[in-house]
Order: sequence, then structure tokens, then C-alpha cells
Amino acid sequence: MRYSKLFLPTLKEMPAEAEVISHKLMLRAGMIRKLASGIYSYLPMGLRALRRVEAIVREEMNRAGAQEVLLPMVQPAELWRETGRWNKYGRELLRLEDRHDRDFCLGPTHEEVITDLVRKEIRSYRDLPINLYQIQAKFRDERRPRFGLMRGREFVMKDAYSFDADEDGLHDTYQAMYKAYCRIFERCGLEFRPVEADTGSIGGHASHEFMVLADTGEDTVACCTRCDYAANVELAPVTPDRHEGQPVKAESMEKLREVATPGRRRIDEVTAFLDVGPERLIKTLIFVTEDGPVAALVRGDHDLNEVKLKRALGVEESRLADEKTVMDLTGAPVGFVGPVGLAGNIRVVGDYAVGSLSNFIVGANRKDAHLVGANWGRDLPLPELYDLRTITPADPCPRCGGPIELKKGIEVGHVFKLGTSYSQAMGATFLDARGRERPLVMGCYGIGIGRTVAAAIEQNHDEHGIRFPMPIAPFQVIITIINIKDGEMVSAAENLYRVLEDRGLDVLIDDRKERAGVKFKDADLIGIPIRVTVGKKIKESGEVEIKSRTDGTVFIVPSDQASDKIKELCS
RNA sequence: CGGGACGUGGCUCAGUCUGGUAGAGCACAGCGUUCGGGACGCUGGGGUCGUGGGUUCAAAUCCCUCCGUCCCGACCA
Repeated sequence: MRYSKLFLPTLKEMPAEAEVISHKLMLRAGMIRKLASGIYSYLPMGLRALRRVEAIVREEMNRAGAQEVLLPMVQPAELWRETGRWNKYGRELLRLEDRHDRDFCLGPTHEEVITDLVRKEIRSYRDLPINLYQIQAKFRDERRPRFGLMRGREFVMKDAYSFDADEDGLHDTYQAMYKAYCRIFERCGLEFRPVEADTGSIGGHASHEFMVLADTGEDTVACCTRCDYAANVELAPVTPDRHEGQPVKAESMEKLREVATPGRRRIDEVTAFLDVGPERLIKTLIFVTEDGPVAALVRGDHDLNEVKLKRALGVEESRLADEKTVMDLTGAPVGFVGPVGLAGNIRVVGDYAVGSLSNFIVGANRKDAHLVGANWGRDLPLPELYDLRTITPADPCPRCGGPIELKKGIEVGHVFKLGTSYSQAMGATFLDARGRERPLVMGCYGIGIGRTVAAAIEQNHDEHGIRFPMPIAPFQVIITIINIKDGEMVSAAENLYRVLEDRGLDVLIDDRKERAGVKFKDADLIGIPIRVTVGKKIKESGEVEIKSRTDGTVFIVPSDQASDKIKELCS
């Protein structure tokens, strides 16, 4: 490709709208442009990188036995009504009507469509297992799109859906997908970790997320520094302390008394005012669920984990109660709510760690007042105890007891064992070897293609621009002609360009009428892994300069040996 | 959805507080010099100041409406 003919508008200055580095660089390097919030156009450079990732994904999916299909993006509402998701999915589902006022939606995911397809075509266990995938744009009307391609509303995703005859079959398919995902992200040159993940409201049996480790990640991963345990913090269980739940002797109990805490609502305000540590306090958080309101108790220095709370309560919906609801339920404004005297009115649950507290401090359910010296049994009943808090680096690894480290990650892939929830809801069945009708056992497997490109940039850049890993680079080689008016330089560069293209490399030749500095800056910005400079050395000694964008290594080689060296560096 | 910020040539921004002839740099076009790390000089084109309304002799500037964008939070495969 000739740079002079390429639609590659690079930006010298930082775009005002971008915050994170991958977003800034993708805009500056002319890869993407925004059309609307969370909706982006891919320009040639961006599309090339996207296609590279897609090609790797295709190869590995095909190798793992999956077959590519392409499903419609516009989907009829009836399918979504069958699974109940037409109502459950909420406002993220972009709904539309056709000219006959029939309801449709833009597909945010394709379980319904694929299950419909398979239930109509697959009748026998002899046709199983089957694993179908597609690479296609998804639309999710996110509440808050951000960070460019990292969380867009329209985004390119590879989604695969597997159908097995039984759980064992699903297990094998799941393992094959897991391994394929590892290969995909390894081949993309990413530092990643597969982590145990929450199965969410779908209620599957197992799930792993593939996290690219980067500070800008929106997820937090708990990693053991001793064994290979890694899990999303939403999920990572906290091992209860040995002392938790032990009764306190009556004689060591302080007297329960109410103290005035005017205006002190937050934990840090109360602890500062009373001059005690946050571990002496119990936070009382009121949630509203489909089964009614719930009070959840965690220690002042711990964070409540809503995923764990939902699981402990066995509910699907939960949200923090608003100010008015809290007032109606407890008689106190937010910040002064406590569990004493609450048990009769609403369900109270507590984290294991609150069970071992004695002489603790809680809100008094009265404005500007807290209770000091509270104790289980005497002042209030011990609530149902669960693992409700988010793991911290102070907690041991749930598997080996080793030290835990928290890291930020970008979720680029997710694999799920779905089981039979969709197939049962939609009547997707097959006949087994004994002629019995049974529901298909499903799995689903997603990869955010655009997000993978963005994540690769998050991990591979410097102050000058992108440093694309070779396997996903838009071009492998850029040839920089120092002076376009110098016939000797041009013919040497053109010659090398032809040779490299003939040898199957993707080459960009910078034949623009620009000064050398401009060309170097652009080459660094767009991150082509290998830069070949054809300059004055070609005239003096017949040599060219080959520079690695990845590590900065420079090779000066005679021009007739350049293609061998470049080929070697590209492999 | 709650909180905050912003919206002025293609881009980055100044001008708004204190109303009075729309600016700079970059980019773009032409000419000249320069030519291995985003050159310089001269000339030139390009802006309904997000939208609608209001106040005023006069609005980019003050007031209100709506729209859009970004950030934090909530929420979320």
C-alpha cells in the first residue's frame, strides 16, 4: 500500500474527547472516528487491525471445531418473549417497530436466534455436538458508553454457541473453547489471565472471563501470588475467619449507649468523630429486591459485594434503596441506619466478619445518632451470615491460602456454560439414543474484537504512539523514503517494496512528499512493527536501516539482504 | 438515572466574569527557502460562535429551553 493513496488522517494533537490511552491513540493514528456516543467508524488502519484479530479468531475457532455462520442483527420480539428477555433485558435492548408495527430489536447477543435456528434443524443426538459462531456487530444501548472501543454501544463481537447432548459433552466443548481462547489471546500478543467469573442472572454452571491486565481495566481481578488461582472480585470467595461467629462472654460486654453524631453520615466521619477504627463499625445498607427490602451488614472497613448479596439472597434484582425508602423503612436518614430493632421489619443478613464483632458501633435509626457498645444476642439477634464482602489483599487465597493481589483487567473474552435454560424456554430438543426427547445443553462464548484491539494498544504503546504486536499490526513493515525527490532512494525503496510484497508481507511505503521528521513521527504513531528507512546510506554504502518499533533495535544491512532480514523479523 | 464539566473554522483552544467590528496555533491552497525526528517566510480560502426563545440600541458574552459530548458514580454479558 502506498501511504500517499491511503486514507490515514493522523492527528498531531490529542483529541479533547478521549481520556484513556488506547482511545486517544486510535483517534490520533487515524484508526477510528466517532459518529455518536459509543458508535465508531473504522478507517482503513483500524479495520486492518480488526481483520487481523478476526483472522486469528477464525483460525482458532475453526481449528476447535466451530463453524462460522452469520445471523441477522434485527431480531423479532417473539423470540425474546419466549425466553422472557423481552421484558427482563431492560433499556439496553434497543427496540424498534417495522412498518406493520411489529416489534423488533437490534441484537445485543444471539442466544434466541441461534436456539431458534438449531431447534428447527437439529433432531437427533447423531447431529451433536454442534458449535456455531459468527463475527458481527452487536448493539447494546449502554447507560454509559466510554473509553472509545472499550465500551461502545455498537461493537464487533465474535459469539459462539454450542449444543451438546449432555453435561459431559458440554464440558468437553467448554474445555476446547477455553483452550482456543488461550491460543487466540496468546497469538494476539496479549498479557492476559483467564479468571473465574460470575455467571450472572443467566444462572449457568461455570464461567471464565479472559482478562487483559491493564490499569485502565474496568474489572478487578483477585490473583493468588502463590498458586494459579484467579477470579473476578465479584466472585472470589472470602474465607471466613476462625473466630467469626463465636459468642462473646457477657462480662466483656460494654453497656449499650446512644451517642450524638451530628452530621456524621459516612464511615470515615463517624470513626474520626468517635476516634475509633472502621473495623469497629457495622455498615447497614438497605437494598430493594423483588422479594422486598433487605438490610445487609458489613464491617466498616469492608466493601459489600452486590453479586454475592444477590446470590446469598437468591434474588435476581437488587438495588440500593433511595433516601426516601430508607427513611420509610428505618425512620432514619441514610448514614444513621442500624440493625438494632430492625429485624422485625425487614430481612437482615450479615457478612461473616460482622458475626465476630463485639461492642460494635451501628447507626441508631435516628437522625444524628449512633449506638456504641452493641452486642449480638443481648441487643439484637445475630443475623443470617454469608460471604457478602469483596475480597481484599489482606484475605488469603481461597484455594491455597497464599497472598492475594488485586489487578485491573479488561474483559476481552467470556466463556459460559449455559446448560438448558434457553433450550427449555424455547423447546429446543433432540432425541437421544433411546428415543427420548431431551433439551439441548448449551454453552456460549464471546470475544470483543474491537475491545481486543484496544486492549492490545493499552498494553503496547509508548510516548510516541502505538507499538502493535506483529500478529495484529495493520501492516508489518513501513518503508520510509527520506527524500522523495532523490531518484536513487526512490528506486531502491520501490524495489524493496516489490520484493517484500512478493514474499507475502503487508507493506506500507511512505512515498509522501513530506519531510523525514513528519514520516518518522507518523510511523511511530501508527505503530508498524518494522520500519525500513531508505536514506543517504543507500547512496553512500548501499545500505538501509531496519528498526524495530517494539524494542528499538536497529539493523544496518545491505539493501539486497534487507528482505531476508525483514522476513526473519516478521515471523 | 444522580453529580460535574464542556459545546467558537477540519483539529487544539483563547475570547464569556465586565455585552460594543469573531481571534491564535496547527491543518488546507499558492509561491519561495529548507530537507534524517511533526521547518520557516509571505499570500489566501474557510466560522449560522450547538439549537430555539428571551433581555437589550446592541448577545459568542446575560437569562431560559432543548440537543450533543466527555468525566465521576450508580448500573451492566
